[in-house]
Amino acid sequence: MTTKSSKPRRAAKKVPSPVEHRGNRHGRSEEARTAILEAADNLLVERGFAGVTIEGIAAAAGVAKQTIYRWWTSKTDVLMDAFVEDMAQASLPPDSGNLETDLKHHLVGLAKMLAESDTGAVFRALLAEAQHDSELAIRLRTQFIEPQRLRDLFPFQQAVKRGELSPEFDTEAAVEQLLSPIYYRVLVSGQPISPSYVEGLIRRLLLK
Amino acid sequence: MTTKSSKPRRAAKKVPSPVEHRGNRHGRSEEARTAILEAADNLLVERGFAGVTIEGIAAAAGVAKQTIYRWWTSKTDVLMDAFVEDMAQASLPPDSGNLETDLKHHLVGLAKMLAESDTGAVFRALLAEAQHDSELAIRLRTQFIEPQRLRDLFPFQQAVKRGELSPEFDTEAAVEQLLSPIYYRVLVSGQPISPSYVEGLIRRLLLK
Amino acid sequence: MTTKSSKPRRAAKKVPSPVEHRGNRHGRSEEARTAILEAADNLLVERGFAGVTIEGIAAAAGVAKQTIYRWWTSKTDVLMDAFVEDMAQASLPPDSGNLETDLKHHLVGLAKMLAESDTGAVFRALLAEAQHDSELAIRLRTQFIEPQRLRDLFPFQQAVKRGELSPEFDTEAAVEQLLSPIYYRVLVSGQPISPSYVEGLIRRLLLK
Amino acid sequence: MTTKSSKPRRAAKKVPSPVEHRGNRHGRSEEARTAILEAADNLLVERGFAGVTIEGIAAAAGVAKQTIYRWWTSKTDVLMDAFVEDMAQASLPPDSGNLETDLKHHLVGLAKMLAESDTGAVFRALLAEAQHDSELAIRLRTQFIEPQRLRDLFPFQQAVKRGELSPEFDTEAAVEQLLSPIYYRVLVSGQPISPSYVEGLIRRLLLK
DNA sequence: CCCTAACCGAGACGGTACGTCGTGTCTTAGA
DNA sequence: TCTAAGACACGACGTACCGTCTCGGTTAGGG
Repeated sequence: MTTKSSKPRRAAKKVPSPVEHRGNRHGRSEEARTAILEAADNLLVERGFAGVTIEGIAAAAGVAKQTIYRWWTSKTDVLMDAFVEDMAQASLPPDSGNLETDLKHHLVGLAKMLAESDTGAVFRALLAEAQHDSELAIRLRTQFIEPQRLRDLFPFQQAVKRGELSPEFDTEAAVEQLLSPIYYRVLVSGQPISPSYVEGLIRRLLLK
Repeated sequence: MTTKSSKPRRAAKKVPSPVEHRGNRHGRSEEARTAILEAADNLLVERGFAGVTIEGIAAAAGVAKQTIYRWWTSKTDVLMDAFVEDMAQASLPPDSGNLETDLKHHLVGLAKMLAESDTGAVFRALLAEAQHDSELAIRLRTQFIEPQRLRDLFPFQQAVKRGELSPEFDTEAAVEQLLSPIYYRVLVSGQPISPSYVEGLIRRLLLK
Repeated sequence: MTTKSSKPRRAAKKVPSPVEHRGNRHGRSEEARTAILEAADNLLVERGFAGVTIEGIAAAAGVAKQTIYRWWTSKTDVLMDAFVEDMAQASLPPDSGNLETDLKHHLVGLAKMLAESDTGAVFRALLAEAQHDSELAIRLRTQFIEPQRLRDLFPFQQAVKRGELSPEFDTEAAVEQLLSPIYYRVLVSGQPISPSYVEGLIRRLLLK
Repeated sequence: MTTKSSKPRRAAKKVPSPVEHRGNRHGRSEEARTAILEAADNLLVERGFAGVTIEGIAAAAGVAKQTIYRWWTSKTDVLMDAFVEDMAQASLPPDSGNLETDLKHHLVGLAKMLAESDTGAVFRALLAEAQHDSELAIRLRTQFIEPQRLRDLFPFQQAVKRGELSPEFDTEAAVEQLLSPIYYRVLVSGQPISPSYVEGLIRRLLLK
């Protein structure tokens, strides 16, 4: 596996050399790496998961197959990297001073990302693959699901700090109660997730 | 091998003729059909989704590839049929007279089925595939998810009938609140689903 | 298309019954038999030897595959029968009283049949097949090549009778000398066989 | 097995590189190429034309099917190449100073090759196929039949040079008169071709 | 005057081979 | 040392025919 995943795409070069190069004794080609991740992303969105092949990525990226195999182990591995780079820009939920507002904003954005964006398509494909690839399942949990849960907790933590919620409030349970219906609708039932539906979820959690 | 081979698989016959035959103008061979579905099931459990191939099913079932292609369009199609047959035996939740007891029994059984049984493995594989196969997604919703939701609703409906719950109780929302965490843990977070966790879910729904 | 369709194909009935029927205890269906032979012929001409399949013949003849397998053993077997029926109408060379005239007429006709007619196409296909099917080779020699050689001999025998040739004339050698270049051009070199070329062959044989 | 394996098959290299390699950007694997041609030859002789399949060749040569399809279009194409390599060793007829002797030697050898050798079996199979494959027919004429005719002409040309034959002698016609009965017997009538029969052919041509 | 044997069409079946696609490994030449 | 290029062995794909096997329908002839 590569370690590069934690850095934002293209921002931080791996190669010491400041000069552009195409892969030589100074290290790998950043150009190739970027082209591969972009090609993988695009192919997934354009042709679906089955349409992503190592050969296809190589051709689309103008890269030799071997270059892909040198750095990744499978197409899911490539997609995982692409997804991690996409998610690297994910920011903390807003902190407006009002829990309900913050939650709504955060959850609507998350739902939209999962259900509609290209990044969400990659996530769904990876989660699907993870159902029969336990190593990928672990990576996915470590690199996305757990960090995401931390982000999901943030508004509650701020509310506790502010005194808006009691310190005894079970934030873990609250997050699960809010989040799982969203994943359920995205992954299982396919039902749409409207802002008013999200409001309902929040109201049920907080007022009842 | 799975244990299911010992169970009578033939619950839902597709062939009208009551006579056993080996495939002729009257229709397909029930023998071949059953062997294919069982082989598909077994291969999925033994070798995982990627290990299921049409050639493998054909070989394991002692059947010609063409016989599979004559009746199904893809390996997912075969698995879908196998899953539907497995689920055909699913029965309504119990009706003991006490909502909490019924729910607990039902949900614990469902969680166990989804997370641990062979049938659950097939379901997870199909749901995974459905993430990038919208036709399959529709079939899966029509043939499993919606009927399942009706079964999930049953204890609440009985409780309303009995007067244990007010007629205004939002059963749909309640089902979603109970079920989605279970699917979330099975599909996304991989956390275990203990009976006491299920109890907690029910308590939070009913008492709060 | 074959020319035979206009001619009565049914010359040699296999069924004793004078009544038309569709196959029953009294024997096979003449209708089916004829349709099969015609379909085989047509397919050969239209789609080439590889385009002739038992399934294709059955479909084109509106007949069940089994009906073909009941009476023939292979597609070559069917074609052989079709060819034999086509050749059944072959008549003796003319006997005008002049050897050269008779030979020329006979050979030009034979060359045209072999190289250009549908029947010739069937013959070439069968001879090709006979190169790796010795049983067929024997049938072809017995049912066509030897009878044909007798017809080829006929003009010489008449010439000897008439006194135009001496009784010592080696008719066998003469036939081989005339015929083999024709087969060579048809089968091997693909060169055209013009009437003047045939005349040259005859002149070289008789005058030199 | 054939006896040909003892002969050096590699007469006509297709790969410019003098270095042995196993297939890379410099071109194809000579090893694979040779194994395929030998396997094709052997299968033809052992199992007949119908017994030659691409899958069979690949298995016998220890090669992937795709490697065959990369370089050839069909099994006939492979056999054609195998035949061409076999024939590459064909040498000019002898030039002893006596036409009759040279002809007899040449024709007896040719007849034996066509009728009895493994190479002849390949030739007959190809000629058979060429009856319904005009592209193959052209290749066969260009690569074997015409060069062969030039070799057949050679003894006559030498005899003319020597003054043994008049310059007006029609060598083309003579070759056709000698060769076509040989092909006729090999391909059509199946009669044996004894040395004395060949002598008779020559005598009839030259003395009459 | 039905019974029944022989033939028919239809078409499902277990197979074999087809020709194609993608995999992951390897080797080479060039920068 | 990394890259592009691409040949290779492998394995699965989905298709086309093979030859075999019922099955139900029909049509006389013999009982």
